[in-house]
Amino acid sequence: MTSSNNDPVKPEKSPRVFKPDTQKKRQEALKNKRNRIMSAALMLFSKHGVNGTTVEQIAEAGQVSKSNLLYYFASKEQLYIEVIQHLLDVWLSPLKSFEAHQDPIETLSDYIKVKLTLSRDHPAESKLFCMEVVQGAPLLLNELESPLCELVDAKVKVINSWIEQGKLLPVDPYHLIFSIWAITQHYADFNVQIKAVTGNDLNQPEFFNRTLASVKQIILGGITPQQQG
Amino acid sequence: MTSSNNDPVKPEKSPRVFKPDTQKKRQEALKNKRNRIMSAALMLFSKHGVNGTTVEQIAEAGQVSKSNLLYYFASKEQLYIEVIQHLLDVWLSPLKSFEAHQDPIETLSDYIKVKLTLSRDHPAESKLFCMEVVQGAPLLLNELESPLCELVDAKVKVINSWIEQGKLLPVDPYHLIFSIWAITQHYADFNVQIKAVTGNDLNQPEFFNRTLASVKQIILGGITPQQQG
DNA sequence: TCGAAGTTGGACCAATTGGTCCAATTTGGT
DNA sequence: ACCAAATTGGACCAATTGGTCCAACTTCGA
Repeated sequence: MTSSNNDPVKPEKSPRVFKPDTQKKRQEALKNKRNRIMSAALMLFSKHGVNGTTVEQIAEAGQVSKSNLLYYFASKEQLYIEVIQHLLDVWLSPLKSFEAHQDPIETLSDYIKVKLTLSRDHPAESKLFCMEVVQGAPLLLNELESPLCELVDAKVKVINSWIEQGKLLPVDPYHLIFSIWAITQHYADFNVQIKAVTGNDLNQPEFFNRTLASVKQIILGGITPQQQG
Repeated sequence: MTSSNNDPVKPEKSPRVFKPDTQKKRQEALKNKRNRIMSAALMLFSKHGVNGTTVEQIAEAGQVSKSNLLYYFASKEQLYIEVIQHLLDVWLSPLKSFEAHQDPIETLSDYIKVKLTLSRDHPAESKLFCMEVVQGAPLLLNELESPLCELVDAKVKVINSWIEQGKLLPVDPYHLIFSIWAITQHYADFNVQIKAVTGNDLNQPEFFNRTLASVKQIILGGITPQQQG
């Protein structure tokens, strides 16, 4: 109920009484430090895997001492769990922005752009997510499964309604979603390979735009109803 | 030049003189054992990462003693390298079968099928390849880069020639290839997620066929010239 | 200035693990 | 039967590493 014995002093609820705003500032600073550590951990985990990363490396990258890191996080595993949970927030957000009621091509087009932008701006998140799922996602899956299924099922219904209305050529909605995920995430996860082959990178604006256009064309070209002769 | 000192007794070239066919049989058995070990290593590496796998686990899965494993492979790293190198053979083969001169849609269609079949039958290879590339592929990249670039460039030219001949709608060949890779490999690498969402698996023939059809439709639909009214 | 929270470095511990070494045993071709 | 290769189990070692403990130091609000 209260704090279990293996919890270190939880920084966020200090028993001391402070003036409210001061306390707020203090918590803010602590939270920033936590974020810094988690950010460092994310980067290292995504690059070398969990087992390939030591707490000392994380501490160094986060610019804190190993002691201090273990003062914030009870254990490496706990840190990893928090990183993963934070990951989920980032990960599920774009799917939520997938709104119905609009023009399907425009909606899907926006979704592709959002996902590709995420691949560009949050490659570490994408990679860690990828590695987790590839390895069977023992941690992620429990947390991910039910919200993901609900979200996907909702979107599938939307896509099916578009098809029924003739706004979209018949296509399996699940595979359509998987294809969008696969391609957009590929540009983050396999960026090393893509760079090896093309010499380019999503951070180069021209390449980003060309990629976005190509992906849209490939994905949407096959499901866009012919809009005239 | 010859064998360096940290090589254990190389089983394949025994200095003893045997009758040729007997020697052959012997070598065969040894090779089988090597393959068994490498196969076990592949599976474990793809599931838990290199750092998450111990040599004892590999030995157990390969049904040999740890001592014996280290009699065949000088070190865990050496074993890993051999697994990766063997991986490359499997990995580059389908791209080589990508033949020109034929009908583009048929060719691409075949290629998609080959890749998806590979994802079904060799998921461990796909996953390990994925993890390697995601993590930066320090090992793979050197070996992969030049043959991959050559192969891709050759195929890009073929695709461009199809486009010039009007057999294919204009599309960036690189992104087309990436898209095919991304989607087909996704069904192996993210099979856990796909199973969580759909309840299905490429090993179920109906699902495999439905997936293949959907992927073909999505990928090829956008680049197939309109073949009449 | 006081004191608690925050922070650090370092000693230290225990578990894991890659790898060596070796003596003993089994296998299989001759 | 003979012998070398193959195989095993186990003792053993050294390095790594997650984590504890602690004494000292700093920060900062009251």
